Amino acid sequence: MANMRATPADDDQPDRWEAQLRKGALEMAALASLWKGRLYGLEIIRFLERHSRLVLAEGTIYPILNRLKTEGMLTSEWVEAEAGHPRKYYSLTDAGRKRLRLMAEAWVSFSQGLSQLLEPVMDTKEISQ
Amino acid sequence: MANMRATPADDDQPDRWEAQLRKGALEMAALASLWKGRLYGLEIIRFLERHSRLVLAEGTIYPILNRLKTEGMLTSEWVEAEAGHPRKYYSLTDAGRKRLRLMAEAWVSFSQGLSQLLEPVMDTKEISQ
DNA sequence: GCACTATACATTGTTATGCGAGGTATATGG
DNA sequence: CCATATACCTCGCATAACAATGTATAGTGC
Repeated sequence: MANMRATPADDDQPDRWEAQLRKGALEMAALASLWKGRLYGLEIIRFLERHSRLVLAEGTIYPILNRLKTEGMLTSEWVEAEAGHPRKYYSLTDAGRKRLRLMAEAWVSFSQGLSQLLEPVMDTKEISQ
Repeated sequence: MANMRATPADDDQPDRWEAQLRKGALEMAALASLWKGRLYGLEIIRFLERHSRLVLAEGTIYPILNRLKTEGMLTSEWVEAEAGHPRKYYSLTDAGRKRLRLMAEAWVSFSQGLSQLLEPVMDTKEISQ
């Protein structure tokens, strides 16, 4: 019983498009979370939640990590925890760091382009309200 | 392994993830392009190409416009051109303006979150290379 | 040693959507 | 009329996020 969106009329739920907004940036975010050192799956989710506004489901992060690993952007190693299930720690490879730098560059450029586009909108907001 | 991409080695095609990066921002961009006045379909594409870094296909923009129109975010009117095919001009409704302001806000917040995440990466870039 | 709980990794199916490819309508020029 | 240019529209495929669900490991209470 997940979605069940009734009210088609004045449906201004920000969630809908905000979710779309994030698409595609997740891969970059996952790489970025590993910049300072290795983390394991669930830890990455928590890291992103704290250091940005991204909230990923487990069903989201593991496919991303596998994808990135397949592409050689990161490596993984099993590490036994003091208690509970062993953890799979992910680390950036050199290729991963390189890629992340490129992505970061593109992100800045892309984000500046959009900001420029939104400038008139933001201006109006400050004035009119 | 459904990919069939040749050169698996140092394959750093920016296109692949850059395309993903943009996902979800297109709706906002389409609304933003109409902020200063009405435009028709192909004109929106050209506008975004010039005022940001977004390049949309026709098969992308028309579904978006129809979606936004269905949601009451914009209206359309046929206008005969001096020559050639008549044009369908799109204009923002009040709801569209309101939505765009909200989206712009969310965008800024989202983009700041990601920028924060990327700060260490960008720092390294300046220093090491 | 058996339930119960917590932690962690993994997969499957649904849904949304960008976009390439192809199609239609209107007008102009040779 | 046929080629070309402009403009709008639609179908289908591939991709990707994510909810739901399942499995493995280990600690706790009894």
